[in-house]
Amino acid sequence: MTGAHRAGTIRVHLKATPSLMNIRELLNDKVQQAMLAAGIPAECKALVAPSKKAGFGDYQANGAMGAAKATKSNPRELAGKILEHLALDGIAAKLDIAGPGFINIHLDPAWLAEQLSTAEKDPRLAIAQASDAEAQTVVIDYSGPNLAKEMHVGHLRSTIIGDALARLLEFQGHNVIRQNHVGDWGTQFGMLIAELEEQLGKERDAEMALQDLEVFYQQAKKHFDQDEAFAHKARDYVVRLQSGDPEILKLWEEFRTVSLQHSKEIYQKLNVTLTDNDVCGESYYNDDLSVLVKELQDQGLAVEDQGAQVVFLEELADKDANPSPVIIQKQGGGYLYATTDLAALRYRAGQLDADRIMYFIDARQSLHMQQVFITARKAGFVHPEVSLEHHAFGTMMGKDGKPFKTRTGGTVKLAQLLEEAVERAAQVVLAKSPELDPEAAAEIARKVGIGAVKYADLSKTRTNDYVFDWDKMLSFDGNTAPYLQYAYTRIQSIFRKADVEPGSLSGDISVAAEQERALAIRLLQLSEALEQVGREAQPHLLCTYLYDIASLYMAFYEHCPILKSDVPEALRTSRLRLCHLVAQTLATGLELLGIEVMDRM
RNA sequence: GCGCCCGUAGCUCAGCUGGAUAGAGCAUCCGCCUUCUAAGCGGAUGGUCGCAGGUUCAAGUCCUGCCGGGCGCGCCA
Repeated sequence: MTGAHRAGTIRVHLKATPSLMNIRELLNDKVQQAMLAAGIPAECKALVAPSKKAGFGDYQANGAMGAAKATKSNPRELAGKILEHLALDGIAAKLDIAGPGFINIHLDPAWLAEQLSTAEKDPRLAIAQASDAEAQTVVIDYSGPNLAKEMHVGHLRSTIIGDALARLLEFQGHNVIRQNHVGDWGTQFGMLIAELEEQLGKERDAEMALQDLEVFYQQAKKHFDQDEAFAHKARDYVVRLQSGDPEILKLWEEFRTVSLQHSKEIYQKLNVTLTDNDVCGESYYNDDLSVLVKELQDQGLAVEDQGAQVVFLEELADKDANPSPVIIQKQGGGYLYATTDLAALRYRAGQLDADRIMYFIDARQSLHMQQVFITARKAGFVHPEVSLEHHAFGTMMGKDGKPFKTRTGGTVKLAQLLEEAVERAAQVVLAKSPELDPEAAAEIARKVGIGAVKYADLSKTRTNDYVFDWDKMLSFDGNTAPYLQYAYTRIQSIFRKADVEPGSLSGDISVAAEQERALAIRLLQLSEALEQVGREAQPHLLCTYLYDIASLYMAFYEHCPILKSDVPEALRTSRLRLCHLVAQTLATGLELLGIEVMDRM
């Protein structure tokens, strides 16, 4: 596939119609034009950014200082010249020069109101959708549990962060292909299949035998370690599995099906969009591995070293120029995960025709990912313009600062963790709202509990380790899911009380009060936030954005009465429309994070 | 030894292509419910941004060197 749309489109870049264009981009273009008109060289950037302080306008252009340096002129005078050419009629109410040469842009309330009105009427909140030419095919590799064992907390981050990006890029109009690269192959399956066979002989079906994968795995391991005959059979089964023995394949298939069902249940509980169709595990590439190794050998990339097939990468050499080795075939012929990952990468770039391939995998695998990326590029498995991205994340820690474990030091099962989340949420919900009927309370607890776990993870910088803390994520104070969900329910409550259908209002929106203005500007920055998250794969930026919206809404709620008797009709309508836009923004943003909202809590 | 990541308020964390007086939440203290859900809002206290140099009109942000912590580095995934 060599379509014209692909050339040079490594980064996500969304253009929109002028009315939907994000404010920053709009202002940046205008200032850039003014700079050109003022005779400033094109390489000097406008550098428009949201102002950090209330007193400095809504947006600020910082380009004058750099331009003054480049043209050897006085920055404040140059800023003045830029202003002379700056055409922001109807957009900005006031422009001024501050400090060494900052241009502060104060947006026109009427213009803001118009933008809000457009967004409020639009189910997509005026967020542009990529055109056919702009849309990328994005392959996202996430979750990837080992089917030999039960899903545990180690899979949580990959699963929910990857899913958030999948949802978001899809919303932006890209063609997202989810890839759940499950561990469904390898030597351990010989042992597991042998164990399964024995247990099936005892009048149990596979589902029953595999009810608890963890227990089953331990049984198999124990059996393997203590029974020489069994161990021998297990090794034999590995060989027969590899060579496609139908009997063994059937057992393997049974095991795989039951284990996948376990994962599926977790995904449903977690509200993660992965389905059976997205599963494309290690076994899928099995037949391609020998082919791949042969190709690398033919290209001279793979060479024999101590009986193994190794690719040496001078790109990752140490100081003494010793290249970094990547083993793609063991002595004895076995393949490794580097081999499988290379095959998967080639498939994604070639067969799936990806423009962009994103991996959400633990930071500890950074070197491995680099090796795979470099090898694949050298071998020509991926076009140079395809973006290969490893979006690493840190480890989940307990409150003690050590990796998150059970009290006894064991691995925390995801199923148990989620159960506990819902239980804890239920306690809080019942304490706060005892009037709710049990069924409604249970549903709220589910959304709050699961949302809290996901949000706690998503709201932290991806690359850092993060501390898992029940009390913090469920505390309902600060940057948490419940706080955002509560803001949403407050709005629903207002519409119930007003007996008005949200979205049905047609009067004008006005932006007058200080709290309205602050809220308005932030609301109009949704597209800026989404674009950055899509580009950098940093969902915490969307969380910060939503938290800002919720906080600003709470302040608005406290200071700007809506349904009080002394509020004029027009103002009431305006504020209700603002409420509706906030609700839509929160619901949409949370939806992209895979978190649900509710009408009351 | 080499490589990657991290070090910001007592704690948990933000800080976007370098920009103006480094921000939230928790905790502590002080206010606000007969009035749209107080799971809330307003205010106060609290930081030589690990240390030392350097680049720049401008450094938490970029470069170098240290100190401290985590992780990874040929036949597991």
